Amino acid sequence: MPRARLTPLSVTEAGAALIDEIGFENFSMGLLAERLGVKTPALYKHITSQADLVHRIAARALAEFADAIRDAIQGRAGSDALAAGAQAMRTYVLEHPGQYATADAAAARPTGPDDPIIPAVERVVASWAAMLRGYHLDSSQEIHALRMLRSALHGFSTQEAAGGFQIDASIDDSFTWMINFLDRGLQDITATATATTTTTSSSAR
Amino acid sequence: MPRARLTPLSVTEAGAALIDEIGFENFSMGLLAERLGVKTPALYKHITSQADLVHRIAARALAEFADAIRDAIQGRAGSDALAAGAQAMRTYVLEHPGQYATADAAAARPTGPDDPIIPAVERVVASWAAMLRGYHLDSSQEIHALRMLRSALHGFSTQEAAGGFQIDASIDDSFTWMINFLDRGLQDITATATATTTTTSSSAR
DNA sequence: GCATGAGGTTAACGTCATTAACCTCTAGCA
DNA sequence: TGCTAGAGGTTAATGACGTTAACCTCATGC
Repeated sequence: MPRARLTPLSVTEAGAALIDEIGFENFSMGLLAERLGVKTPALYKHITSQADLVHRIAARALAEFADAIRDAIQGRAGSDALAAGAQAMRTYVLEHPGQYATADAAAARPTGPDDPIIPAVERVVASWAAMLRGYHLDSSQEIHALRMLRSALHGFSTQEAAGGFQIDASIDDSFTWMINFLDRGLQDITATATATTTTTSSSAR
Repeated sequence: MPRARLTPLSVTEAGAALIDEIGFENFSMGLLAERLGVKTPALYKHITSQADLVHRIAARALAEFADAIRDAIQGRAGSDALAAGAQAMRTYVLEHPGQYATADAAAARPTGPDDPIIPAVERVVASWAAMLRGYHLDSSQEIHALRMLRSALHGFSTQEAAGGFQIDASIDDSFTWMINFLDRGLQDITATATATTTTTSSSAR
């Protein structure tokens, strides 16, 4: 009987795939072991606990997610960047619902200051922030715009993945509608701000 | 030793309170039984399973949530209604994070056509729809606006409750900023739509 | 070749949810 | 008033988990 040659990485990857297939709440060590053709305790030679495994899956997912957003925004600006980044996020969540849920749950509570989850989250935020820079918002508004964006995109993707939208209207249409809405609103802020600035005086800072 | 005089309702209510305190993922039959001064199996005289209990908690939560939104919007219109409804939702989620999570998880999958969760969800949607009516949107846009609103509010509340926002900027400010943003955008849609209609001709539908 | 340890296995334990078997108040009726 | 049935508890037992301990066995480096 040949050895399975498992490694922490291969276990994590198999876990990530499985969690996407069966969902975060149905995931179990037994199922993963079975999937890998091994008995449950064998997994503990490569990871220290289920919590550890889930955390690794989350870190991996978050890194991939950050890459996807970065790549989508790369080379685009303004409305284009927003649309591409948003679509990339939605696609990721739809294709990896289990991993996204895992990442979402883990992102809120890093295990320590050297948790790889932290830089991954920062990369995601940095991408959104870079994208927003194309709208030339007042720096005091940036954080609010960022939070709104995350809220809207997270909320939409999450509800769509959970089947929370009824099917009587196109979800694709709703998504692009929302993105257009956000885009127009962001442009308006800039427009009115510059208008005001131009009209009154010019104190950028 | 006096009897505990439990009922399905009292068990559900105690469960709802407990799930808010310790969180959805930490909830267990044993803890609830202990809280009620009873052994675990006693609970099964009043509910059929943990899934049943969770479902009851979700239904109860969703009904309360629907009431809160309705009451907040009641008697207000336009921006006021939006702000009040949104604030009511955020408050509910912050005060009942466990129940909201439970409701959210259950809302996607009703157990049958007579599931009390269904009318409760409909009531929530109806409230938001009523609120949106104040913006006189084109009927084809209503569903998109509704989904956007749910996404943004759900995403924001959920992330705030999970501690997903850093503390370096006021979350309150971000929330009202977001609401203002949404309000302005919705007003603009109406404005441009009527402007177009007035300018060109008057062909509604 | 051979020993040693990485990487499996089986066995056993504690915690859950759940069910079965049993007990005991208490309400309702003769 | 006293009896009885069943509502509403209890303890004990079962099976699915996660996890750990004890053990076994390749396969690799000397």
